[in-house]
Amino acid sequence: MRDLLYLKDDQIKDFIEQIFYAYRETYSDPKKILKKYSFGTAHHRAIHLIERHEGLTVSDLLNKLKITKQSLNRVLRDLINNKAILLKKGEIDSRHRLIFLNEKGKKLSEEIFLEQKKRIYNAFKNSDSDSVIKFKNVLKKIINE
Amino acid sequence: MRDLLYLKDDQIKDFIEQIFYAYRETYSDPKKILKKYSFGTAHHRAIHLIERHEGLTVSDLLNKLKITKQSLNRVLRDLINNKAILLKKGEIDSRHRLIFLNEKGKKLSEEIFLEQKKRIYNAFKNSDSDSVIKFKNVLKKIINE
DNA sequence: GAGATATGTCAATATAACTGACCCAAAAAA
DNA sequence: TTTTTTGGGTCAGTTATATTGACATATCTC
Repeated sequence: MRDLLYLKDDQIKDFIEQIFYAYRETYSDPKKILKKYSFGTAHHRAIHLIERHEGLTVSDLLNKLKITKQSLNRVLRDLINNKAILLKKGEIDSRHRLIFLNEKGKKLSEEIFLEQKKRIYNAFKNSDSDSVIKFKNVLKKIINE
Repeated sequence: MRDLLYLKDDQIKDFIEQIFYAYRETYSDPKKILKKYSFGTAHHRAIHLIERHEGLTVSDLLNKLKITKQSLNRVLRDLINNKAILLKKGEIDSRHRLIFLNEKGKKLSEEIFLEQKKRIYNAFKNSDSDSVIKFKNVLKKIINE
């Protein structure tokens, strides 16, 4: 086990480097679209998570993004002012603010995704299904859940 | 082919999200160590690439990092002032500046790596070798080379 | 010698994050 | 019911990392 090639330091360093490239490229693709709306990658990440978890609370979003509430607030303010999202008071706990995309936000989210999708789709299309499944499993283990 | 689960939009969105988490976590781990040296993630990325490609030129590094030379210059200046790296004139082309880690830089690089390694090592240790190999192949296709 | 290339630098600006100090309203606990 | 905790918002200042644009210098290539 100990002398498996991919457990050697140099190999692990390559992986660390490639994770950086994969992230950078994946999140660079939709930057032109974001600029059209005067948004940046911070807005992109928020939009993405809101789309994936409609109605999540501000603190849900904070926990996923792992930034300060002051940082998040700037982003949410921009998105609200641009009418991309809206907040609703929680019914059970009215301190909560539940976050939703509105029409404009959904359209933006879709535009962003179409741009980002290409890279992943092409990679998967050229891989067999076993590879993709195993890619996912390892990725999960790296994230640790 | 077209209705493979992992080619569905929702699945691809999950992957996009997980690539973000994988990057963020992997590059968060060594932040305490970097702070000790008054460095940030920008310095970390430069150090990493210099260690992997000793003697690379400034423009080699620019091409890998894909930032402007003005941005890189700040980082390199910090690293030089802190005696983590040194530049040597190229012998063939004396316009080139070849970048090397010195003792302090090597020590820092090693410290950073030991911290970052844990996450990847644990993920791989708990995966079979076929999974890791396939993880690498898909990652390569995402990066596109 | 002319032009291209590699590098460095000055200055201003943008983006996204941070810390720290508060505030309010609503829920939960005492 | 009073007190404490929680969820959220905000003001102000700062830091980290990137950008654009202009220009300077040395060296290589033609």
